[in-house]
Amino acid sequence: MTRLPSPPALVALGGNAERTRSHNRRVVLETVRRHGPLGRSDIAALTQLTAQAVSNIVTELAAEGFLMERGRRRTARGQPPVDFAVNPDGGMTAGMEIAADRITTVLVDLAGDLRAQRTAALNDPSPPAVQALAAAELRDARAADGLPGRLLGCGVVMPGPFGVEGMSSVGDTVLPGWADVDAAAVMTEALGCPVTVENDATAAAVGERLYGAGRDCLDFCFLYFGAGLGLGIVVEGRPYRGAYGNAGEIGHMRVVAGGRACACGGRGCLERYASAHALAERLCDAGLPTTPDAIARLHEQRDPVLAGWITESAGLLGPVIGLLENLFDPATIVLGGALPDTVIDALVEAMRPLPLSVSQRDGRKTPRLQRGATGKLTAALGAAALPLLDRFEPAI
Amino acid sequence: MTRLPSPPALVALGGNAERTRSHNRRVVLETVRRHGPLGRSDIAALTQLTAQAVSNIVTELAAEGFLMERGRRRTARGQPPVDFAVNPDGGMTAGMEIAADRITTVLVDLAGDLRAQRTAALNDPSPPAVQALAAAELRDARAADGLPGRLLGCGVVMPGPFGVEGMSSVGDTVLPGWADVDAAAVMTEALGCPVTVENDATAAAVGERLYGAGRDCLDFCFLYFGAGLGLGIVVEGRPYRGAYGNAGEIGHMRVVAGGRACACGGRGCLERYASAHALAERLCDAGLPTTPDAIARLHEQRDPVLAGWITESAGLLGPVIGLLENLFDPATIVLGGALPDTVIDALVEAMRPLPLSVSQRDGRKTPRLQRGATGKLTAALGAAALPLLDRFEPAI
DNA sequence: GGATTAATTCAATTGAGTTGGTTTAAGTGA
DNA sequence: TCACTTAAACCAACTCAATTGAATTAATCC
Repeated sequence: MTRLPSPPALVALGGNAERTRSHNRRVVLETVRRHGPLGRSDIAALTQLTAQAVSNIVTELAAEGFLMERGRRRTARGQPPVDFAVNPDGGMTAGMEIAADRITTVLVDLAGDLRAQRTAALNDPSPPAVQALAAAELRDARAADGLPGRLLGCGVVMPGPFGVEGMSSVGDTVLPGWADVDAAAVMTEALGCPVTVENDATAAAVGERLYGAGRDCLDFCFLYFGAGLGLGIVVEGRPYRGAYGNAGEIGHMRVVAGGRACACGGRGCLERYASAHALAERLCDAGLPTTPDAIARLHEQRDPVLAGWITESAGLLGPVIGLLENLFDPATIVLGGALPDTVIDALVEAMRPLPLSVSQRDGRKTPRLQRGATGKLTAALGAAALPLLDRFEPAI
Repeated sequence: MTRLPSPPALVALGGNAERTRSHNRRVVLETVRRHGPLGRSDIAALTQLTAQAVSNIVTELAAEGFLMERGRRRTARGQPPVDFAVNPDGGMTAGMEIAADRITTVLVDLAGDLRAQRTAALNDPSPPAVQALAAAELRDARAADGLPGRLLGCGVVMPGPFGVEGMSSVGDTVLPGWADVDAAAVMTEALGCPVTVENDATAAAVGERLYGAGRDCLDFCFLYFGAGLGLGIVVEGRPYRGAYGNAGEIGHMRVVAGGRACACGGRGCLERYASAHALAERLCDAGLPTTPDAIARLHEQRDPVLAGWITESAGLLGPVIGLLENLFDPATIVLGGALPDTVIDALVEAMRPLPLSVSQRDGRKTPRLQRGATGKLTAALGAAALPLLDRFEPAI
């Protein structure tokens, strides 16, 4: 993640009036984003700010284009409130998924709606070539008509791990030429706007936190089926990256004694069985196609190879879910990634009954396991959510 | 933990001048606590507050007895700074470990030093009896001469899980009569000061965060050998409890296929092998004594039963350490609890070489695994650290 | 149409940090 | 010894942003 070049202060910094205002702006914006159209005094009640303070901040945010008036609501008595909502056209964020062979770009507005989408083949994954192609893709995506002009930031998802020098770790899948590069700096230079670099699972989790199942959860996990298997962790509403940015490395957990050999040097690693890549391998061996659309069709046709993979993966993943629940006690666990929605649903179904864990409680509102809302653009959309989180989310 | 009766606001609250001051007071206090004696302008540099703001806050904190002047430091040129340090006698916190058969009470001053310690047998673990005994123990402990008068709060460690109704979960070890009780409220009523209730592992982690190996780590784990095996998790400097307060339930991870039966209904659970209780069981079967002191002696004598347990436990725990590192990417993992220091050290040693994980990096400063600093009073001392964290730690 | 109710704004106040200048307590060096 | 330098700390005026209490506005109720 190229974060923490010097470990951050071990103690918080002091505050002042300006920081208070900045914090309160975020609080107001986030409150409106989450609760939909609200009047000024609704906001005041929710944030525990005074009506006057909210009034000032709302005026400011509306003038800057982040909030928009939505007219008066009809109420029983008294002056009806003027509702405000986030102005979708108040700005955009970009999300990019940089894979070994292609770059996927999305533009998302402040309402979280997809406004543009592109994919380009990447022939040369070296940093200069990626810089050039990414810049061109972003420029071309922004050239479409009717898009908000303001670009608030760009999130980039790419194979990690990054940053930590001398990382001789498990599952090093970094792109050629990017091993000792400050990816965020390289991409910021290329794109000309603030860039946040993240791994696919964490980005997906952030996307889910802003727009999906995680909207109402402060603590949850996202199990991401990509080339490998990744775990995105949200703690107190914010992504958890660990002391060195490598948290959530779940793919190399040993689940089969003496199982298949893995690139990490071990055997029986989880992601050698339960990952998009493992499925593709299996389909390939059986002479079947491996594109997402083809997999979706295979699932419709109840293909036995695919069904077998689902059953096997579910059998391996079930205990892992229980383990995650016991360790993190998440409000929910979201499944998603580079697999068709129907296959994710089948996996969720095949994992029942889930093992006993602290998550097994009477009267749960949220399901222990659910599919993510954002579909196959999950990673890119999650990437687009990163700058928004940076900009809107106040510290709790 | 009897927290979150209503899930807290999903968005932060607004700030104002008073909250800013409260935050800055914490920042100053915590900075001095961590860095030892500091002059006002040192504090200003570290906190990024102005010297004037620091001066005002320091004056206030000194008047309240939290900080004390330590005289002028000798410097090269210019007016030498007046150093301030945390005033040990500025207040105390109490820590209580309530077990099925006894209550251990400690009093700790603001410097983290143990000032009083008591243990009393508990014949009746029902809430009223515990209330009466705990109140008497706290009163008697405070009666000693020369103790600071001010009691800032009390942390209580007791067998969980609490709070969540209908919890039909793994390893329910709650005391008889406490199943559907708001433990924090009961103990607050009994002790007449703010009470934080926590499980042993999390309390130990907080103690380590304030005074031990976790002082310089924002993210780390504490593996606690108690009756069972607990995991305390510190994230961004604060204890992580999960969405429902049950995070860190590591003891029932299956590590031996078809292994020993466990109270949770499963087989081969980790804590049936690697826990103080499992060791006691094993020693008992061999006709050996099971008190901590006796275990320490057995270890000195290189007793083969104990040595066998250490080897076996280390074999089971090693992969678990690797798993935790891959999931949490902690700065370090601390081992501690109800075992003699020498045995913890032997366990750490027996786990080498640790498995490959993201924590295996060149140039580590902190060890991947280390013994906790607080010895066999770990749980009670950790409990005493809880109110201090509540009071001193600013949000990052 | 006046009374009631609730949202919002206006104007004055307050709390807290910042700014710029001043004082204080040392060491330096002629 | 005494003016000079340096850095810490303080003083007083200022500014920012939230709060407070009163006034205004826009609806419904009767």
